[in-house]
Amino acid sequence: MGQISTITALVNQNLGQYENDYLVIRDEEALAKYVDACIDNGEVAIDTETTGLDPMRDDIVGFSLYTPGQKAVYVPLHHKSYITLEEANNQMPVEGAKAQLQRLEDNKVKFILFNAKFDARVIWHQVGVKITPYYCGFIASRMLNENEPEANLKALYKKYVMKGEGDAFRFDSLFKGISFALVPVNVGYIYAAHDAIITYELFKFQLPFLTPGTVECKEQSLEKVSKVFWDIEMPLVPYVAEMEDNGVALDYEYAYKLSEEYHKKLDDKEAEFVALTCSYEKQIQAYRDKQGYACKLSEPINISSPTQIAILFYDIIGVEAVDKKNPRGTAEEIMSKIDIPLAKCLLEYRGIKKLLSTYIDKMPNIANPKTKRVHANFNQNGTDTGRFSSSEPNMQNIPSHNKDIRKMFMATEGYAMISSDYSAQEPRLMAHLSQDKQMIQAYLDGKDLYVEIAAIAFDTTYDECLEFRADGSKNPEGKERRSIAKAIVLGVAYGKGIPAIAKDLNISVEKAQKIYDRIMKEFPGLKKLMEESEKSARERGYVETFWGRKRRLPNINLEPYVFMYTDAKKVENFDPFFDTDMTQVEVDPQMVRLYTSKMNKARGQDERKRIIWQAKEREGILIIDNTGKIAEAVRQCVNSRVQGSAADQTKIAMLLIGRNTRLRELGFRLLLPVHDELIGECPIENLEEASELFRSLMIAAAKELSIPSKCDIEITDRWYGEEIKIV
DNA sequence: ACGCGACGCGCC
DNA sequence: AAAGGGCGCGTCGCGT
Repeated sequence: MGQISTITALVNQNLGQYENDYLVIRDEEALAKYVDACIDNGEVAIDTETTGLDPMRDDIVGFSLYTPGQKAVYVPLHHKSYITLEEANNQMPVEGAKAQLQRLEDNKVKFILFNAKFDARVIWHQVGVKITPYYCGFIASRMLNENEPEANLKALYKKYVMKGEGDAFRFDSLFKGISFALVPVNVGYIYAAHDAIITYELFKFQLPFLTPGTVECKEQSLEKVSKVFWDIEMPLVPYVAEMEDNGVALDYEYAYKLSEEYHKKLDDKEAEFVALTCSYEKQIQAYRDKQGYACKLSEPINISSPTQIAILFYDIIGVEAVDKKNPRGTAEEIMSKIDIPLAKCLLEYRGIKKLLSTYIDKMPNIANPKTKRVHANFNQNGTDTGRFSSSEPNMQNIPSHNKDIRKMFMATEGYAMISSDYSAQEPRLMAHLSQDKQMIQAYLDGKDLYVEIAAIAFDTTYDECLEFRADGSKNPEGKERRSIAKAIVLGVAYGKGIPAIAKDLNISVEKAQKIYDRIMKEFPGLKKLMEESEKSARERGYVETFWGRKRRLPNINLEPYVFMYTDAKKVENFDPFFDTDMTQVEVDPQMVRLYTSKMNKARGQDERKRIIWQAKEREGILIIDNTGKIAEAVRQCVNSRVQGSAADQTKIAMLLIGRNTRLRELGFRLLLPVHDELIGECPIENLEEASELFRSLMIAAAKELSIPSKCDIEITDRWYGEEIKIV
């Protein structure tokens, strides 16, 4: 508690100059007057202060408002005395705040926020008003530059509004670890109210870039980006908030049963591991004796430590290195090639442990005890391509291979779960983006694209590339042809190299290369897509999705090698009084040529490293090798367009679903977005109509494409559960 | 004690 | 010779 008085002193000392710039509003009458001004202006920036980051479980402490022409105000709701921990006196009654925030909403005042979904949910749960965010500075920032290193309010404000001059007073570090509720109002209000101002000023800075017709928007070609922002991202916010509020019902009993079962499995596996190590007991003891004090092997051996496993396997047992690049690796790919019982046992142990800690034991812990549901975060702009990310918990990586785990999540009593996934969403989009006639035609004819490609690549018939013959008998060759074609097409989409594709398929590089060449020749659109995407990235610095979302790939234009002097002695005519920064001295062009050529000829990482080391030792030249980064950017060119377009499509579907009043009447609600799949639930009596409407809206999301979308629907009692038939 | 990167691995 | 794109999270082991 002593910290509070320290903070008070510090804030007064540093922020005292601002004390008259901000007001505290403690009664409804004063708030109503402020709201009048907001209504006149038609816009207001708003920021909440809370005791934590969970809008359902943490409390609102207060909120700030700012509208141009007025001072920013702070409205305290739930501050506590840091001495008695009792609710402090003289704060705004929640009912008053509710009435006035509702007035803002009813008068269609534009709410300007940063992290809009969070504040909107806090205000909904803790004050009881559903505000409609007009603008979210965070989303805007992600749309304007997904590579922004620090996409948080204070950093963006400092960088773009203050242009790096001065300091946007940062007191987050000051308040860190202390609940804002315990900070006295007369200390906290300056900090809080200031946030509303910077939220507004950042909005003012960003707005022109997202407003078609302005110089800023035009110069940076942001017309389409602004469309994605205003027509997809911003309207989606309330529906994502709603989805998080919905959460998914957790079957606690089932989860506990599963936990018990898997803990037993884990114990058994550990016992097995210990038993298996016993046969190496003598060697282990010898190793311990030899290493003595410095022995890194714990007692007993830590099965979870890669370091110790490496010692056990490579030093003690003497397993031969499987992977040249990583001779002491303990990854799955490596261990599965080591043919001893201990390796198999370790992998099984890891598998069980991962399931337990990440999923089985995690879910009952993270679920909201009041709702008995898991309310994950869905970050609408969590990825650089436009996809959602999910956290606390991540609902997008729940094992699907192991059906036990997903079954923890069930439909609400009286409801059924409906999942709808786009079939071959990314390949369809790739076909559209490429505008390849044959690919498009295959889809229009209702054919399987991979089979079609396989037939052409292997110069055979469509039927000969199917898993089953017309008479129902198996055709393993056909199945293999299809999987090879599929792996290569997907490889293209991900920028995967031919050798890696060959490795996956367990075929020779030559064979993979031949098929690849054939596919590129027969489907010229695919080749054109790759070339055009790369060209666009090089010329403009970015690629775009079908709907116009940008992915900036600045690294594609890096110099492959950058040369710098590191050692003054090696620089001819180096004048320490003149050339204060040696790294700025241009490296002898002859050296540049020599080493560029050496690097280009190098085979393998080791040789490149050796050349870099050589240049440093012999010539005092530092070589920065950017070829890896350039190659990465090249791979991202096609992938970003395909993955990003798919993300846009799924988001548009979510919008159509959220806006559909009939679906709402039927009691349907969205629960999860899993990239190419949406999962919702609906009262059992409305299943038939709701599921059909759900599917049709997902398909309608991409009606502008050359290829119709296709969705597969599943109706179950729980995630991956028993199918429910519509009666 | 905590923060951070690397690794490993779950999903699409 | 040959690095597949996009995530979040648990763990270890190093650094502060």
